[in-house]
Amino acid sequence: MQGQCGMFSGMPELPEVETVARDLASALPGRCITAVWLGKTDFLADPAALQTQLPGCRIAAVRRYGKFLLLDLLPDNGTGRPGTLLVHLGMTGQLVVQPAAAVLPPHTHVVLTLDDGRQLRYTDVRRFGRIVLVSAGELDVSLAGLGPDPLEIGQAEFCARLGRRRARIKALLLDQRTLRGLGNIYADESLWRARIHPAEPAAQLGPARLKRLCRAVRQILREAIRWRGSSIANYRDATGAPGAYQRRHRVYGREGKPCVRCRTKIRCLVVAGRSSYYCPRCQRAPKSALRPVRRPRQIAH
DNA sequence: CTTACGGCCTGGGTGC
DNA sequence: TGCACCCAGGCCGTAA
Repeated sequence: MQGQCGMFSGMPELPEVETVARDLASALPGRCITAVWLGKTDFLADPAALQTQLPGCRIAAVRRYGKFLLLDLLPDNGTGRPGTLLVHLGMTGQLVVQPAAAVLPPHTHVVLTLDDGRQLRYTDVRRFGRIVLVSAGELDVSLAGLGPDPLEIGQAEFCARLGRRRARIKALLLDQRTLRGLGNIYADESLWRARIHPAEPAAQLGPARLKRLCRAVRQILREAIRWRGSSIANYRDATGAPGAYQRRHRVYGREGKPCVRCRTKIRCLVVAGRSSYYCPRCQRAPKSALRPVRRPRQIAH
């Protein structure tokens, strides 16, 4: 099972989406959408709705919710309905503001022309992203089920949500129902900082290590936001520029390289179906964590 | 109910 | 030069 990790690419997670949201929040509010152009539409829930309902809408605000970008829209001339454009960048999605005259990059599938001569463009090689227009009343339903934002909760709630779970800690960090916004990169970086093995059951951590993990998650996310996210392959901010946090990764994508704390070679193993990079010395695994979970057999009588 | 896992979507990069 | 395969994250179905 070990060393079986293949290519790593890295997707937009909380820090990347936060960076894009901040960029868009300084560029879009007040702008009106004047035209919509669509390329491939198989990743759109309702292409016709975008085509008919977006023109005439004014962008009121841009927010991040977990890994989602939320563009709040207000009708500008009576033809549009108040709502929110929900954008998930998937693995390779990019949302960039460009002058309308700029060359359209390949794999651009949604172009919203704005009333200032610029365009908001969605480019996505894999089309694993999603764009959905929801009415004001539907927004809560669309976002229901996502856990709290790790930057908005304290240690108490963090421990309460994780402390009694038997699943592996890495699986829980990746589960958007537990916490919203973490992905593979920042889960691994957080576990390394907190010196916790990715395959350890959460319930086994205890309060002290859970608090350490909570603190690590917050520190890692804040640091990554400060460096404008990680660009490994596709991620770009809303101006088209890459982030810089990939240069500060301590474990992610560093298999075989020395741990910056203890010089032990970083290893990779599959946990929760994802490549998980960790230091085998700093992040010791209890033997129980590496064996497949078994249940007591039913005794026939 | 909780957890684990396999499959599906797509296509660039990799390795043969 | 070609080409089969791997893998990413979210989601869903299934099994224990």
